[in-house]
Amino acid sequence: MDNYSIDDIDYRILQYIIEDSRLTQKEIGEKIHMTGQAVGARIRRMRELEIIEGYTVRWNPQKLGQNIHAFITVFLSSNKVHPPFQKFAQEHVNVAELHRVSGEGCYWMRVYAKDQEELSTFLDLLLEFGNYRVNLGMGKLK
Amino acid sequence: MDNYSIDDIDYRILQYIIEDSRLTQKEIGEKIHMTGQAVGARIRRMRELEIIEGYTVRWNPQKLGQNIHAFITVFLSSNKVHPPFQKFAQEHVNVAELHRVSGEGCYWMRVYAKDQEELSTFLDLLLEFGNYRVNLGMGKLK
DNA sequence: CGAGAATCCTTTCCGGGTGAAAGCAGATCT
DNA sequence: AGATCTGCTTTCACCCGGAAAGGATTCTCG
Repeated sequence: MDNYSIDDIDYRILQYIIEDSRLTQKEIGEKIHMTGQAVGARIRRMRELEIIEGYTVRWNPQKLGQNIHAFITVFLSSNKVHPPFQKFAQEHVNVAELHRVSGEGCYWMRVYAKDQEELSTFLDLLLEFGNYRVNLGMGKLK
Repeated sequence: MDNYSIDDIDYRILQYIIEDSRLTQKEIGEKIHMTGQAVGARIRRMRELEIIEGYTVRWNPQKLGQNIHAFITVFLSSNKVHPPFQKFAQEHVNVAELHRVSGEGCYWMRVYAKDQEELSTFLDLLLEFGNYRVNLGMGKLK
């Protein structure tokens, strides 16, 4: 693979910025005994290698009225519906994350919705493509 | 709930920083016709309301040698094992995310592992607490 | 209605973080 | 040994972020 080029120092820096990407390079540098500039150069390199893909925030869906957090496994009914399903899921605002997973015609996705009704509406649309199994998130532990 | 205090401008700002949290306040301000300082004040407020929980980074597990991405649903065998299971999952490095989900004794978790062997070792430990269903991620689509 | 308060914006200003450039030290190769 | 490469430190200029002050608009209550 192409994971040859990261060393232990890079890895420690990455842990710090996964935890809090607004730590300054200088602060990280103090933890690992380096100047901020050296840390900055390593971070830049990890971005170029696409180990770091981008910067984002952790946000709270509930505080935005997204009270439903559903983990859905989808079983497509035929091979023909893969393309339209992918398009559907990628464009639908309720779908926060989508993966191809092992198993016949299987996808996994994370869905946020305002309430049960919005989820129902979504599931109705989903039925066009195949069956599904839903698990509702009841609390994040990690 | 307590989602009364976010307006449409806040929401747009949030979309921008979810997409890229390193956009400057000034850049965001230009998009929505505001000064950077005003944007900064709104972001600060969203942090105080804990709508924004923290800053982090999107990273690529594969480039770090984490070639296995598993979605695991866990069915605990008895009520007694909830506490030890939670402790186990929270402390185990392979577990990247953990949620309580609907259903009897159910949890959902995201697990990264270097290879099949590391996953097997993990699953062996998991068996101590109950049964599980594993789906392996084959490609992220969204 | 009108005065005061509250809210939220803009302007101004300072501290300091970021990234570029240059210089240096240690490792590697011939 | 000499050349080269890599990765660190130092220095420096730019500009971002946050605080403070001032102004416009809306809200509140006598």
